[in-house]
Amino acid sequence: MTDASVTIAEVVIKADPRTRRPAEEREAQIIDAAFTAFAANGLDETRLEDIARLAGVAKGTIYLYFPNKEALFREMIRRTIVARLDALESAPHDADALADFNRVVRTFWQYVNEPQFPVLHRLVSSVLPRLPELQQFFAERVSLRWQRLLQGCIDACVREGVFGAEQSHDSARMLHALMMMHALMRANPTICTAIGLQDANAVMDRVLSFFHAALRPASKPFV
Amino acid sequence: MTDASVTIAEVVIKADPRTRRPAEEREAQIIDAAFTAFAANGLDETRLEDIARLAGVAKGTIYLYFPNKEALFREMIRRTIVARLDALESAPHDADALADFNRVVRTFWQYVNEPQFPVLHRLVSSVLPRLPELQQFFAERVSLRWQRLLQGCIDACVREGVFGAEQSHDSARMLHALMMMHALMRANPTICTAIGLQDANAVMDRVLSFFHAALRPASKPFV
DNA sequence: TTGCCTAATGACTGACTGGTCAGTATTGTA
DNA sequence: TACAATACTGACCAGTCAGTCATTAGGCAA
Repeated sequence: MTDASVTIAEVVIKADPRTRRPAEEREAQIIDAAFTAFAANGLDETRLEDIARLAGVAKGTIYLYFPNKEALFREMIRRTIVARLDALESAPHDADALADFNRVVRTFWQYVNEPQFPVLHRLVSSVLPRLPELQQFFAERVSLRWQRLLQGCIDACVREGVFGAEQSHDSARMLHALMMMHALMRANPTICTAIGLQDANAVMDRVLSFFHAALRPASKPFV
Repeated sequence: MTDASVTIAEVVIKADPRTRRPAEEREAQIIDAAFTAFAANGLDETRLEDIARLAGVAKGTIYLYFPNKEALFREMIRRTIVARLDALESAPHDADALADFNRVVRTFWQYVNEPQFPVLHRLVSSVLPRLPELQQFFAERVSLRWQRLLQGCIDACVREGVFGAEQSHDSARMLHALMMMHALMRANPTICTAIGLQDANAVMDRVLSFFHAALRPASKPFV
């Protein structure tokens, strides 16, 4: 196999390697380096040597914090996802149903448009047959969680008559699918040049506009 | 690293290995075996030994037909996609705009619901950073091609007044995203239990129903 | 039947890398 | 300052596997 590994921007941690650090700080260093390296080359094509160099530690040090490469990978995925989600969880609920819906939609859109998301998505889906428990985690913490959240807001809107009831049973999954795919398209301009080049807000507007059209009550014509 | 390779159903080609075959037949044997093996274990975790055994040839034989593992992978992806698409291309156009739209939608749905599709999708996306030209091929031959095809039918429906014009500019991409995601969900029941267990036609109906709701002309209420 | 051609084979090689561990440097403590 | 505890290092080992090539044997022409 030829060497086709993608060269990663080498931001080697410069701190004196021999200096002791708190365990958490070292772990975070390694996790960050692992994200960068795995993102560039995937699980199998990433050498532990590379991660070590990026983290500014020796290879052996990694084994003081993680039992093996696969465990490091799993932990990197888990923490990166959790960190992203936690960062978004703060905004308070809104009493107005439509405003609350908009808040959740915006938050989800922000989540899937962070640069980490498409990387995580690709990494997770590429190792699904090997790490099914990771898929489980991803499904629970991301897909299903957001779908439930969206469904709740949509139901509230239906109760208030903002959305028509005809399509509401499937609508959360539809909106979820639309936003996810559009975010992935934006991250992969090759797949869809039309979307890849556009501003995130503009894309969001078009998705939402389509969604509102589908859920507009039968009586009210779409404006 | 522990051995976490997925065991693949071993349907070893039984023909006398020493018997000479036409070059094309041998190539096809190897491509088929490669699909099975790569589908089960991905590019890196698949051993050329495994492919050779599945194909009923020796490892060295593979190198008579393909220069290296990566080239075999690329060629396997390319041929499998082309074969699927060619098989679907036969149905004739329909004069009625809505009927033609339905034909194209059904064909695309059939394509993404064949068992090969999610496998190809996963394999391609997992090696994107390494094989960008493969992404290009996938985008051209699959994503953009279908989106253009769908857009054409939708435009015709708009001209005939079957669909309202308000959402039509983005609608092909929306429908494409919805069908693709739903097909992938069906293939990955963990991600979405609600869809994973359902009949393909039932899922298609729900997606189409949502799509029609979004595109219903403002004057006609949704039924 | 003989003998050539070459498809096919599979043992072998050499590079690579995940994981180990004996040794070293640093820090805290008495 | 001496010592203990331990974070850290990196050379090393053992296993793996892509790719090679000397050898084997099937097919075919004469």
